[in-house]
Amino acid sequence: MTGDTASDTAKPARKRQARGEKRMHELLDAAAEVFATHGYAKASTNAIAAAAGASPGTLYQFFRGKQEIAEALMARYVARLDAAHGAAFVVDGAALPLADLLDRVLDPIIAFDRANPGFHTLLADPGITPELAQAKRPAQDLIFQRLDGIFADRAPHLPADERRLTAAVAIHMFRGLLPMIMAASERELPTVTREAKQALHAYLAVALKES
Amino acid sequence: MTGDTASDTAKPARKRQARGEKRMHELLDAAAEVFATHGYAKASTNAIAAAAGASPGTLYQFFRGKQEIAEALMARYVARLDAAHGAAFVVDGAALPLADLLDRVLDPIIAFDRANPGFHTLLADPGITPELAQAKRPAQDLIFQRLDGIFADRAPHLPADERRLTAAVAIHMFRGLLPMIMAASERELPTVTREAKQALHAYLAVALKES
DNA sequence: TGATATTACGAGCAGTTGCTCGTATTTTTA
DNA sequence: TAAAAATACGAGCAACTGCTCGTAATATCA
Repeated sequence: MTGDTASDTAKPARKRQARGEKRMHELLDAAAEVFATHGYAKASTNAIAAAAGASPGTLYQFFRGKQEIAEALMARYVARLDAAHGAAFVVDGAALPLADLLDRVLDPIIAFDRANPGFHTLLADPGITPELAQAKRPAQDLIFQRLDGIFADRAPHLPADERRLTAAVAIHMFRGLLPMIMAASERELPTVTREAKQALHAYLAVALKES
Repeated sequence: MTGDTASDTAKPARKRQARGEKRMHELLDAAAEVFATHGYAKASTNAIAAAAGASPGTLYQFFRGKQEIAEALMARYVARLDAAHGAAFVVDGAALPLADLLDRVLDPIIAFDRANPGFHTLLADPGITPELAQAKRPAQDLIFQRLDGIFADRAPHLPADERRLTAAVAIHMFRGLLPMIMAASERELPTVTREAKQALHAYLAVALKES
């Protein structure tokens, strides 16, 4: 039905030259720009190719279709986020004061999101296919798992399902505040950031406390 | 340039028969469905007409274009929201305990959003034109102004700009939590609702308190 | 009853979309 | 070197987009 029944979604794995890898990178850069500007649905593959200085035919030698471009782009974002925050999340979750914990967890994420506006745009875009929504999963799970782990350290008395609810609510709160953070100018950013942290601090203080 | 230079965006105001009003209503119902299913960008006017059991030509006798359909739909949502919540917002904002205030304000909004899933979808859709984004303004301002007014009653000591920041943060928090609320089953809803209110309660308790 | 305005239809237009394919160039392999 | 593979191009296709327009049915008004 979908083409490859034997090897699932695996590609024939043709040999890539250095030139090809570079082209893929350029195409993803262009895709990030076009997706961020027009949204997924209105972004045309021809426009992406043109923005990368390539022809449509070239684009389709590296990607099977529009959806695969977005998936590859999302995968690249996830890899970068993981690299940038792997260290930031490794904190002594139990001992640190809550305010310091929030600083350590949030500051790198805010910096990443502001440096990669396409990431947030693509994550929040509802005009995407279910398959692409699946590709967002790792990005979401990455944050969720680490937050849940930190909460497990800080509040070992909390039942697992309550803990997961707290993590989910905290993440959704932050996602809701992200548009404010993204839209803020460099001058407004400290104020908005402080208020966002205050909101999360207030919630987590009561959600994680004993009894 | 855009046609009517004298009467701005006003339509020639042709006489509508009862039949016509009914058709417009049916077309907006169909549009709500199609927008909610495919998003604004991928929703085709032909599909909207078909979903309403009408021809494309009929659709364009009542609306000048796709954008105007979305604007009219949004206006209808705003009117309904206003009707449903006008009373709910008129509370003695200063005297009521914060938890009760949240109940009175949030419960009707949650009920409305769950009853009209297309509203939330259209509001959150980034694939819309700037003109349509303008049409969302009344819906957002409606909530913001009322919340800001309530806060002014409750915390008269708070400077206006701090109060507006608090209102904006509260709204964004709630918007972030809305996807959880929308996705929750009838069984999960009370738990999710309680947690959302707890989060807002925790934040507002510190943001609105004196000094 | 006409006369006029409103509602209704749907084939089809100009433009765009995602994508293909024949062909040409460049790089690696032998 | 010559053959094979990878990269590159861009005209153009089938499908779809928002939308038009000639025409016909239905309702209101005289």
